[in-house]
Amino acid sequence: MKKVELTDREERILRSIIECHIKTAKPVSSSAVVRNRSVPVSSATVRNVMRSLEDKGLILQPHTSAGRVPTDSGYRYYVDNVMEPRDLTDQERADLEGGIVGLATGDLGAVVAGVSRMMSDFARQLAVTVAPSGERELIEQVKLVSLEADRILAVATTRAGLTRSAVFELGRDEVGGSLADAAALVTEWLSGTPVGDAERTMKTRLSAVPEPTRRVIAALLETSPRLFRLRGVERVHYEGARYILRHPEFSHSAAFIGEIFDDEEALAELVKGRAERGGVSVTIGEENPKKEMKRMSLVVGSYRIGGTFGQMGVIGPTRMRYGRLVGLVDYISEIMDELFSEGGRRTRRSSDEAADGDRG
Amino acid sequence: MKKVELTDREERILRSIIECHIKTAKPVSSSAVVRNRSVPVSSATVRNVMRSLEDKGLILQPHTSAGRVPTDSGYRYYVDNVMEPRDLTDQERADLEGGIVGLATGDLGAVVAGVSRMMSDFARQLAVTVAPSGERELIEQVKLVSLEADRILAVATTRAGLTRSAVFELGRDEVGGSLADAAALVTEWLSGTPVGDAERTMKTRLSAVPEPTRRVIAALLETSPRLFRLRGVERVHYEGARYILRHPEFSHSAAFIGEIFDDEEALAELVKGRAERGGVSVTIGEENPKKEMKRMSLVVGSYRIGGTFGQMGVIGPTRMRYGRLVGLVDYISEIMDELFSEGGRRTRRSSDEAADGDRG
DNA sequence: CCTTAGCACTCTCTGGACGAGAGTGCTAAG
DNA sequence: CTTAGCACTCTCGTCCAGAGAGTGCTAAGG
Repeated sequence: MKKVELTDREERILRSIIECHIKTAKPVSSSAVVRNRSVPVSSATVRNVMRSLEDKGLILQPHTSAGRVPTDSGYRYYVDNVMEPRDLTDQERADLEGGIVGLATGDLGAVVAGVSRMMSDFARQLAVTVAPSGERELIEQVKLVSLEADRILAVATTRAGLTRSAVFELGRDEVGGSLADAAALVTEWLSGTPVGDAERTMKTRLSAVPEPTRRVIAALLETSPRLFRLRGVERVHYEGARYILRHPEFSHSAAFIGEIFDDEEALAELVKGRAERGGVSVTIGEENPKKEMKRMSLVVGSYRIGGTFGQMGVIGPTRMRYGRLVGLVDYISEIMDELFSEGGRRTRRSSDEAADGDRG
Repeated sequence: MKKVELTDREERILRSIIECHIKTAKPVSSSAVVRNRSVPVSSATVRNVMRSLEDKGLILQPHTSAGRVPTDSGYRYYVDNVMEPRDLTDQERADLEGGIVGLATGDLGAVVAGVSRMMSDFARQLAVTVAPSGERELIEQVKLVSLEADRILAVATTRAGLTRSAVFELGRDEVGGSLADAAALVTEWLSGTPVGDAERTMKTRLSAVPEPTRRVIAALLETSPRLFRLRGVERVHYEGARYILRHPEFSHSAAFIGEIFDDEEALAELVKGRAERGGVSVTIGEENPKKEMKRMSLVVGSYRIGGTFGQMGVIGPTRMRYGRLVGLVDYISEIMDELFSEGGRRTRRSSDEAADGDRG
């Protein structure tokens, strides 16, 4: 890819075209650029510059006598060199942080679903979230709580501060007083073990345990798929499909959008691939490997829970507000990282104090 | 509404038109009906019958020289008098039941989300679920579990067998040994109380409690919104927006579908209104009070958790497979009702045995 | 009286022609 | 290098004609 150099005036005009096109969704004429007062020249001069921008592949005309529309390369130049990631307002930041903090003690599925929802409502775009596999999260402890009748609630907490829980049934006469023993033993086995290894570890150690504790652990082991495995379906989460239907570029032929949703695994891979380097990554139109995505852009960031990374981002038409979305995704991934890092608990508690404002 | 009477032949032809139109999405010609072999007459005779059906308002021609398309009244007659709710296959029943049973111990939000997902995948339509308010569910007991560091997990179980949980923080020195006391006390207060009254009850009783138990309950009370309140956003759940985009009738102008999603409250009211009588209710096209829904049909059923009803159903174009969808919604609401009724636990446990087959 | 073959009729759909409008590219002057 | 002026090109909407689909009607047959 050849590095494109633009003069200051070219850049201003490119910017004006892109920002006007993002607002109106229509080709931008030379006179519209002049009307924007972004450059103090006539429309004829703007036309000359436009021709030069077109030669460089940054804009194009849908047809001979139309205004100009940004190309994918044009958006790329804009994202790399022109736009400034737009900061969120204090109010927006507070809303986001409050919402995410409220989710942070639940299980991974709830976190992912909640973040998707908030992100899509803020961005007014389709949001997609990929949960980290969770298999490499380290278990902190396991508790067993006797509920009413014969039901037992198993709760596992992880080093990142998340909880997973599952209910199973076991006759009261079978349990006796061995619930606490069983929980202590399992915690001893699993503390510091990755979630993904939990089942295997329990299985190998089980034989050495005397009854009646053994019976309890055996029942727990049967439930453990629900406790320790994250089903594929829970790993990818969409929210805000309605926003995509709003865009005039898709209101006519919306059928192909359905295709994007269909192959969840493929899209998850796509999102993961783009975000692995850390930071916020923007993928524009034709840069997407997936055919259905050639007319869409993707803004993704990553976050880390336990040992593994999750990704989240927004999907919309190439004509999207990159500045704002990059700012949004960046801020959300920052919150998530702080919240689920090893020292995350401190951050989490201090969020209540943050409501008082920064007087320190 | 005047009761429409049809001869046997008229009914067969109506049926043929509707079922053919559901398959092809195109107007059905007289010769297409003859080709279906549903009646042993010529196309001219079919045309005469069609005219009579058209006079009765059951079908219409989009334009003079086109075939016939069912009207909303036509679908209504078909649903009321012609179609038979199609039974699911044994495999489908087993899949559905297994899936729902797996959800039945989580919190209400997870149940609602999971059922939406399964329903939309089975129906290949947009599914919408309204959770019961949950305020009138009766609390069974409250447990407090000390997790690592200063975190405490509060778990409430309800008579219907659902669990709700929330994590809060409290300094270890502040808790002392009073966690069990606090839980026992709160359980005593709340057992048999509706979830909606829990906060108030706790608040009035708190003053009489001595330290240090009081401090624990005060902290629990602060968390109780997360434990006992279901946020509005969690009450309505959509899943499967992608299916709606597939339908040829919407692939052109998809924007208005976004409108349906926007006003969640209004749609929740609509769904609730239709399902209150119990059983499966079908609402077709113009029968819908909401403007955006005039071209859509709605198949809803209700289920009961604790004292209140929830609703769930599918939304699609009027051209939908009513027979199959009514069968599906009916079966799902049946499972839900069994699972969350007072005697539900037995059903739940017996689901493991059901895997062995019915030998009794 | 019901059914059916035959035929004229009506309406949509597609493609081409045409004028209006928008916006450009070019040229020549400042 | 910038700009005013003008010719040029392309889209979009409308209009029109021909083809095709499917009906409604009529008259003959059972």
